[in-house]
Amino acid sequence: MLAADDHGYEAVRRSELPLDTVELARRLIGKVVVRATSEGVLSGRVVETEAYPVGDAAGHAYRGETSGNRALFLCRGHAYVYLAYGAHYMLNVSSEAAGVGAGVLIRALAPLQGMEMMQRNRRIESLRDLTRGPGRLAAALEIDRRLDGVDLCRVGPLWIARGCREAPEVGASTRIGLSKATDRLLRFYARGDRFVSGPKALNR
DNA sequence: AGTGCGATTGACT
DNA sequence: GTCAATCGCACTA
Repeated sequence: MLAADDHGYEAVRRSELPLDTVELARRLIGKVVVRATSEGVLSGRVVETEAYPVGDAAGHAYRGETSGNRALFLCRGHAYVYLAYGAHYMLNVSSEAAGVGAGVLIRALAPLQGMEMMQRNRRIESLRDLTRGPGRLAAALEIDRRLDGVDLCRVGPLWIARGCREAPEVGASTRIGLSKATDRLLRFYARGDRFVSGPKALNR
């Protein structure tokens, strides 16, 4: 079996993650999400994120800490995983200092490793549809509530590696799928990347 | 205890 | 383009 760190990446250091939620969302573009399972390693390069900063009415931490959103209040670099629409898991990275509730939603990846396993997990062939969208990438990488609270700065079942390539040009837009706080430019994406989700108009 | 509503997706007109 | 599926949680009573 391939070890999680065999491809030469190392886990991001917490100290290199910006404290600020919006800065973190921008900086995560180009990093690599790695999922190590007993069956093999699945990974993808982050091409799209959304920031849910402190005081954001659309953020899950807006009404304070609960049993469900506890992970959002961990120090930056921990996983917050929740179920949306009763069907799809969403992977977030906690941001800010310990005790402060905020995070970054990972909206899309460009698949790197374990594509065949992802195709089985998603029951589709199309490479482009494998991890384009937050629910899709969670299904492809077998991410669910069991990974809630995991430290993404340590090599383990789910972690984030420093990208090896140069950081791409990053575009900004409004966020997708919200009914409140829709105005701010809190969505970030790798410009021109075919694995970015959302309508063309938001991806210029 | 009951109600309403999503940080979405896939199937279908 | 439209629309239903489906579950946890916040909110009301």
